[in-house]
Amino acid sequence: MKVSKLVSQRFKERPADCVIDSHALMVRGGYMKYVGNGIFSEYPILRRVTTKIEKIIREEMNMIDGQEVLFPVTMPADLWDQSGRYESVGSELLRFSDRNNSRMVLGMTHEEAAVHLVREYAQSYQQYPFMIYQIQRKFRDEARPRAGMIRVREFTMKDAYSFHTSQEDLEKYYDECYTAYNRVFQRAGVPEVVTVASDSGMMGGSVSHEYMLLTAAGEDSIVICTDCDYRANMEAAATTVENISKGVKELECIETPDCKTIEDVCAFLKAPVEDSCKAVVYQRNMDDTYVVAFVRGDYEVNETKLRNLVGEDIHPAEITEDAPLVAGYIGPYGISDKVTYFIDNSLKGLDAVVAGANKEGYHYAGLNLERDLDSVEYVDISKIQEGGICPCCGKKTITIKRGIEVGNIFQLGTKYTESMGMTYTDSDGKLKNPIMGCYGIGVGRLAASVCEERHDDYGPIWPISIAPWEVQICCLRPDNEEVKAVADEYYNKLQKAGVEVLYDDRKVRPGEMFADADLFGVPIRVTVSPRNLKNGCLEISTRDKAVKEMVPMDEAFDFITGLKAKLFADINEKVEDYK
RNA sequence: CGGGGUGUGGCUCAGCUUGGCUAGAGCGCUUGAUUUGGGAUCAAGAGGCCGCAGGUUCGAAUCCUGUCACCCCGACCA
Repeated sequence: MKVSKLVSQRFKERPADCVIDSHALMVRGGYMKYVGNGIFSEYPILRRVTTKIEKIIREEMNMIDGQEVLFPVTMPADLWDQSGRYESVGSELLRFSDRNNSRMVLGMTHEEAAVHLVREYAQSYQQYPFMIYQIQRKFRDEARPRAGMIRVREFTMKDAYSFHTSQEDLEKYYDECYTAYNRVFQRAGVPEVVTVASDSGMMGGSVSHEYMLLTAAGEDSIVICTDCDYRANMEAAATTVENISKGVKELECIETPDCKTIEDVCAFLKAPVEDSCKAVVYQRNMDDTYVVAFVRGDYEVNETKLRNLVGEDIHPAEITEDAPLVAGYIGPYGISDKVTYFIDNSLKGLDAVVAGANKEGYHYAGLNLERDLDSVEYVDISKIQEGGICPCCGKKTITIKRGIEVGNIFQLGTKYTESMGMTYTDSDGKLKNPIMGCYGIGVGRLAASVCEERHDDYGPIWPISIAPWEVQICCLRPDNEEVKAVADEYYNKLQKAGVEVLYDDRKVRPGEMFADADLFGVPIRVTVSPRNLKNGCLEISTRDKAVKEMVPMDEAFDFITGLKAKLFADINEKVEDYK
């Protein structure tokens, strides 16, 4: 490809609305163009990157006996009625009507379509297991798209669905898929992707993992143990807290005027925040009844855990005048029996805590939960903290990092096969529901995440396996016939040898050419210039600056192909570990 | 859905408070000349009914009302 004809517009200045670097660079570099809120087109440069990612995914899915299919983007609502999700899913599902006024939906995930496709086919246990997958556009009407391609409404996703006749078989395949995913990310040149245990959310099912690319721009908090292999999404990480006995005190009710926050109260009573009990109030979405979470003053509520415990959706409360709660003075002792409350593990073992007295202007000090309450049940509803106790090895080795979810795998169970009436006849002659697993990778998000993780001030630094091109030739003086002849020659020679080459043949000044080359992020750069030719050399460098050499002309071709092979080898070296 | 902000050539923005005549700058684009190893210089050009709709006024990018869109924080999220 010649740059002179490349459909791509590049900008010198950082676009105003870009918050994260990858977004800014991908807009500046002519990778993508904004169309509407959370909707983008891909220019050829980005399309080449995503095509390569898709190819890697395809190969790995085929390797674990996946069969590629294609589901429709639009589906009759009837199909989603069958699983019950037409009702249960929120406004992320785009619902609309066609010309006949039939209810339709835009596919945001394809469990329904997958079950529909194979429901009549797979009637005998002998046909199992099998896996089908597709790489296709999805639309999710996100409340708030952000960060360029990281969080969008329309995107390309690989989604796979496996069907099994036993939990053991699902687990076996799940492990294969787990490995295949590691291979995908390794091959895409981002070994920083780690797996974490996750909360299954609305997908249902029990076991699930997320693949997180660790990067500061990430949206999720990842809990990592520095001592053992424990890794989990903050949402799913179990919290344990050790409290040291400080001696029991007498319960006393103290006037605490204008102390509405736990910091106020503790400062007023000169008590450490670790010896206080904080109330965080929520309401059930269904009927607005109150749910109170009590956690140690210096801890925060993990809403996902609380939501799972409550068993239905909740939202932060607005405490009204007639509520059975006294805002700012809520405590577990003497709380109204009209509200549900939960006491977090972080309060276990505290001998004397400060807590609201459920009376305007008063707090208790010296509250001992086990002594003063009729009964206490401790549950896990708080967020684990930096330096916290690892749920796996028990050491205080927890560190928290940010990550972007680029893939996930779920053990779905029979949620969809049951609701949609998919059955097979087992060897014992009985009708059973197949057990499903599902597995997703966001293609565009992965591309953007790699850019976010691999860039400098001047542009992306693509791993060669997903780079838009492998080699870029910068012809500094195309008006010089000798220079142009050499550049042309290498362009043709390399292409014939199967190397993907981007050839900058434009009559622009070197500064602009190099700046653009940095934005293209092509891993190997060959600079042809009068200066280099005078020395009988080509300058060969890598985008990551690891290599920068003047190579004699007669060695240059081999040097380039050798460098390409080496860059691929560096990436693929560890892929074999995942088998 | 709550809070904050922004809409002016392809891009980045100024002008708006205090209304005034053909609406500006830089980048980019076109043509020519000089230049050529990290986004050049000079000259000449093209391109905008100032998000949209009303209103106030002799006169609106500027003031008022409404509306739409987008961005950021939060909520939500497979």
